[in-house]
Amino acid sequence: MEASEIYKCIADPQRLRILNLLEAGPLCVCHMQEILEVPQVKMSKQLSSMKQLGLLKAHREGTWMIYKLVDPVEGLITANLCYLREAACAECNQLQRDLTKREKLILKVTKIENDCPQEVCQQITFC
Amino acid sequence: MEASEIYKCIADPQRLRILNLLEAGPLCVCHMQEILEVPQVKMSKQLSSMKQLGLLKAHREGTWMIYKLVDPVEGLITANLCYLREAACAECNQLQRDLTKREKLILKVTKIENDCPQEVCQQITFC
DNA sequence: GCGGTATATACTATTATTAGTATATATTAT
DNA sequence: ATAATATATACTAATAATAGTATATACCGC
Repeated sequence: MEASEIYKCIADPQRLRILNLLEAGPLCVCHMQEILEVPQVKMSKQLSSMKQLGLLKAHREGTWMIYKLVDPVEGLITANLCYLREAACAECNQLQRDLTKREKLILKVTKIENDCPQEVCQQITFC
Repeated sequence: MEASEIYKCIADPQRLRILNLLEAGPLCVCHMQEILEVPQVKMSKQLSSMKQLGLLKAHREGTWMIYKLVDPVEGLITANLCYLREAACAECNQLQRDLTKREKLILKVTKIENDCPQEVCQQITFC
């Protein structure tokens, strides 16, 4: 995979937020949608383009589709996310807020509603 | 400056090559042009967009315009370049070749032709 | 098989990015 | 003042990326 394709992906704030979430652990589409507050079509299209690019992989669990980062690219992605989570810009702050929102949501769907894919509810840990 | 703007800049292979060169030291437009083998218009337009974005600054020395990286962004840029120079992809290899070409060119214009901006010929060092 | 939920795709309209050609400006040397 | 070199800009054409609406598919429980 070429570097520029990875950067083109990161260069979209929405996609960066998706990578940020997935770097903390796998998630299903509807939960990412809820965290990012974005229409379903947009989410689905972005995920499928990132998958086609080779950044993500997905598998089904019931009606849920669970996405996760592909191992080989995690190095570059992780390095940048670590940098950005510490940095000071509007987008960077958003990344932190998204992680907090993620944890709350997983706790809710796991403990309270008991309605969560196995793989997701086992991974509440922060980075 | 927002992170996505920096990544949008890096996401273009040509612009990444420019950043790679400038991370090793300041250069004038015509020398970058010679190293990257790219038409003058394209080089000039890319440089001016990067300058407007706040990634580069420029000053004049005679007819030469000398570009350099702006300090505050060097952290993120440098971290990524270090990663990419070690990585294995067509673009990454190109970055290494560009640095070699840069050194040869500076040696030539400094020692042989004696036709080089002060600031450029003082900085032959590699990263 | 039917209704509901979750997700994906096709198609179209809109907007942004890039490339190319021509022309302009700035500086220096004559 | 003129020519030469280095660089920038205006304008246009071509291409790519994004967003939106509608529709399709997959799975589950009944």
